[in-house]
Amino acid sequence: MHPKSKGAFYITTPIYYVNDVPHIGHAYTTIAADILTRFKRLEGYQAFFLTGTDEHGQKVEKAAQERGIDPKAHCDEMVKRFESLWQRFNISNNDFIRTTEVRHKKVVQKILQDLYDRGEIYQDSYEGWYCVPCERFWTEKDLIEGKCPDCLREVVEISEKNYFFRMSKYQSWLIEHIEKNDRFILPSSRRNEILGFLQRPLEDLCISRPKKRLRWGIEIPFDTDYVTYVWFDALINYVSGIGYGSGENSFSNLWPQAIHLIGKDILTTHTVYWPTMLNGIGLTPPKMVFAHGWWTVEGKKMSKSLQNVVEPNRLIDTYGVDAVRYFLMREVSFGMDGDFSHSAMVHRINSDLANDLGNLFSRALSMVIRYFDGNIPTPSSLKEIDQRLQEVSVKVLTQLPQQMNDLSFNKALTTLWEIVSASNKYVDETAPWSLAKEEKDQPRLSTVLYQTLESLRIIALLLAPFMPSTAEKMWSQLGMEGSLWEQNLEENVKWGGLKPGRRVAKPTPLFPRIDPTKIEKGI
RNA sequence: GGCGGUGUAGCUCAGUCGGUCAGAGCAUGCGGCUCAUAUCCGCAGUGUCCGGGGUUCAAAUCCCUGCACCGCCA
Repeated sequence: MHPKSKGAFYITTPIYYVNDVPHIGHAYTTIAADILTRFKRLEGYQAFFLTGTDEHGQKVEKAAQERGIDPKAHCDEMVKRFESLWQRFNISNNDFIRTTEVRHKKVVQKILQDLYDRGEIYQDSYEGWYCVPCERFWTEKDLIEGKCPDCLREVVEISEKNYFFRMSKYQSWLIEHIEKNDRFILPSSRRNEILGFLQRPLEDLCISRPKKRLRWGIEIPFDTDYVTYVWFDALINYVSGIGYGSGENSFSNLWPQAIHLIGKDILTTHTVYWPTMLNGIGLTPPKMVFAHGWWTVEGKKMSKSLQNVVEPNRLIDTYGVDAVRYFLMREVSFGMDGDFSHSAMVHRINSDLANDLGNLFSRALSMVIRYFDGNIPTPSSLKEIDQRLQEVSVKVLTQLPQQMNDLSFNKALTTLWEIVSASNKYVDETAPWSLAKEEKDQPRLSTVLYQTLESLRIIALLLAPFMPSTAEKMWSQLGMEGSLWEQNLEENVKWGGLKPGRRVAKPTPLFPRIDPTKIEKGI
């Protein structure tokens, strides 16, 4: 733990289904989690970030079968697509959990056995209709014209013995928990939805699948004819991934601070199944479950049939990692649906990144090189206008932490950009190019450029969670020593951290402007 | 069908407790600067706050109602 740690933080993404092709939605959740984690670390928290893959279930079994290989071998291959994408996106996860790992299976089985021993799991027969592609049971009245209400494909009638978790008995406890904790489910519209859902009787949860139907899963420890239902298996990653049951302190430190970031499509599993499961094994629910929205593409829903699935690797190739990270966080407020379009992307890059931030950086460094031979000047006495610039940073710093706690990433970026705008305006109003013409104005010129560079240093620090490599680049070109990541927001954001006398680098454009017409053709 | 939500500038949206709340950004137009990636800065707009009714000294805000759209559940 960091010597000055303010405490623990535990941030997760869902574990992604290994058969999926990674798309913008996966990237979105993971980038958001990364940004929150990096921000918390800069604030001095010990923040642990877990992501991973969900590898069991019928679709994986079937895909492996079709390829004529072992399911595990299939997974080993598929999981690389996620791992390499996260590497490209500069994702700073502390661990990566796979549900096929021994450490995970052991925890799932331990939990199953524990619940079974205490009568929380019982056997019963189940009759219903089963949709093979969706791997879901439906009751008679769920069906739409005799077909799966989800995918409208044929269902088969099945009657079989299965194991059930007594989820229903936790219903009133769960309602009370949600009502007492208004930040447990966010945004609040999702909280309302779940409270509405819970007004109807909650049923027990079927947590087994007979091996005759599905072999690729975690074997039920007390009945080897069955494997575990994939959701029951998958949700447990959040505790198996930080050593539940190992007796280590890290688990008990981290778990109470858990924040799950999820897409709105998996709200029920995370806010109904999962908390009741946790209660069943004597653990508290996660501190927060935040459901974000979905991305449409050029106004249309993403789908394979429309062939408009946005491939994150291709986005990185076209726009660069940090620009994509920025766009996804800046364009829509977390929790709302958003639309991805190339014109919006190019627009954000050109106006926010190239014109506002990049150009500010460029003009500031250029003047230091031109007027001071690249040496950071020593400021002299401050005028009111210089003070006002400082005050903007102070104000931003008081607002950012709260906005980040609320996962209002777009607000945080808007707030941060107030320093960018104020700095551009400051340069304009102080007109250093005019000061440079008169020898007597040298002290004033020194102050003005120092103030501008110092604003940029603070911008770099606060921007780091969002755009890590851009921030590092700014940091080193500003002549700062040491790693940006060893900074602490409380101490190092204070005005005056920039060292006079150190040399700045010749600026290279942080974000080259993009010709919109080229993108239209190229994509 | 039940529950919840949304409707504000050309676009995307912010508007907390009813009282400088008619706002921001982008887009558009005009002007200024020349350090900078043709970038930056300033100024200027345009509004049936979805329609109708009500409460109030006062409503974008609260209540009723109609319409449209969205989400969850069925």
